[in-house]
Amino acid sequence: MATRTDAPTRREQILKEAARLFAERGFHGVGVDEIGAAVGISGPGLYRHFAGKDAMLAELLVGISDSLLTGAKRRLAEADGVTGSDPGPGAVLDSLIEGHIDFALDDRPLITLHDRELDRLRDADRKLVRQLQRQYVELWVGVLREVYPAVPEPSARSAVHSVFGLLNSTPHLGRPGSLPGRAVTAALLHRMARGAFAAVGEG
Amino acid sequence: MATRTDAPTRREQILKEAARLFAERGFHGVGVDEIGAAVGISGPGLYRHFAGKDAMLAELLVGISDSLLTGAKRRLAEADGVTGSDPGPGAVLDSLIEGHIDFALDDRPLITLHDRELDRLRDADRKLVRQLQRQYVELWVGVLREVYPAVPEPSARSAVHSVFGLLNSTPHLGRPGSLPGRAVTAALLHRMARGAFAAVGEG
DNA sequence: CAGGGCGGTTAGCGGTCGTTAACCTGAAGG
DNA sequence: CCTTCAGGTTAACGACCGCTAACCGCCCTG
Repeated sequence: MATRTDAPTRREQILKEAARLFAERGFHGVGVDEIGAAVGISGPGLYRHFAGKDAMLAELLVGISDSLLTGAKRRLAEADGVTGSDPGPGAVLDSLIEGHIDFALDDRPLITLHDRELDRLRDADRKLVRQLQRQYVELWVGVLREVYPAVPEPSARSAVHSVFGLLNSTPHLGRPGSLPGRAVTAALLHRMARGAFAAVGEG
Repeated sequence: MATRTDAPTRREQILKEAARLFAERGFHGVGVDEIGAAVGISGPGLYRHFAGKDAMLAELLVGISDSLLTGAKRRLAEADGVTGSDPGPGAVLDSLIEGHIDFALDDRPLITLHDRELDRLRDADRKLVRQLQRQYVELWVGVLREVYPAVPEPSARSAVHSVFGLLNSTPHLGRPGSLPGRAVTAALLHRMARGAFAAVGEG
């Protein structure tokens, strides 16, 4: 449970650069030599750390999905855990939105990969990722229907997917420097997400 | 201005299948033999219709961007053109949203390609596509700021990009059959888009 | 100080890919 | 009836890619 704030291990360097390159040019558009060059070693040296190119993508996608789900579960538990002072479902929804926005703003390449290169995985890995993604969606759907009980489940699920589309649009918002500031962007996205959900709930 | 309701020409068949395959497996993940097989000819026969694989992608992406922009301009002109009975900026915004939703629901592969494979284009084509996309965005921004004049331009632009993310999420909403019906989905997306914009405007 | 293994290197193999070359066929036109 | 040509075919080439093989040096440890 330590290892953070340490210098990044070589595996982590590789994963980070691979994520960036995959997001920029697509999984098939990046050669192993380029990934190696991005971390200062060249080509086949990567195979001391990963079984192959596929394994890097698999670890990235499983990691993203797992991290999103774990974070959401934690936020849900924190909300339910505070005995006595129930924050209300609206606050839980806000917390989920906030967590997703943090992820979308801080790990743009991963967000990009997450819904783009899933089909390049081996069957077992793809099933795992899809299962994690589905759990994440269902968790949001549950919270959303606590806030807006009148919304039928299929609509809620569609709404959640659409809001993910909205929040995951950060890669299109220009380079990290051209934004009006991270906090401002986060607040804007948050309000839009709530507004989109509200429009569903008040139907 | 005829040619529609005719049998699709071979070029059109190829473009349609290529779009589907590119969207499913990525530009680099599809071989020319597969594209050929999808239209009943095999491999190099495609070169009787296109200069190369890149040319197919270019024609697809330019076509999408141009079609989106042209449709939006037409809707804007229709609104401004009705002398006397100005429909109001809100109705124009609704019309833009409706047009984009139609596109997202009817041409899912193209929507997918549109923000995914842009970097695979030659410089000249990429610049053209980006220019068309930019015009499309600015057109939306203008209309949005008529509806919500208090929204500063950078926020409006971010909001437009985010709503595109929302509307373009249709590929994630399950296969075309599993949806609650096209009209229902379209209405849901429309309300969410308006809700998201309203949340920005009422800030 | 011997040795072992971690983390690199370069060379090269097998397969695939985009593209070209050369050839063929069936239908239209004078 | 001969020609032309659009629209196919198969063969093959050169480039590239993922991956393995073989080798090597450095550091750690007994």
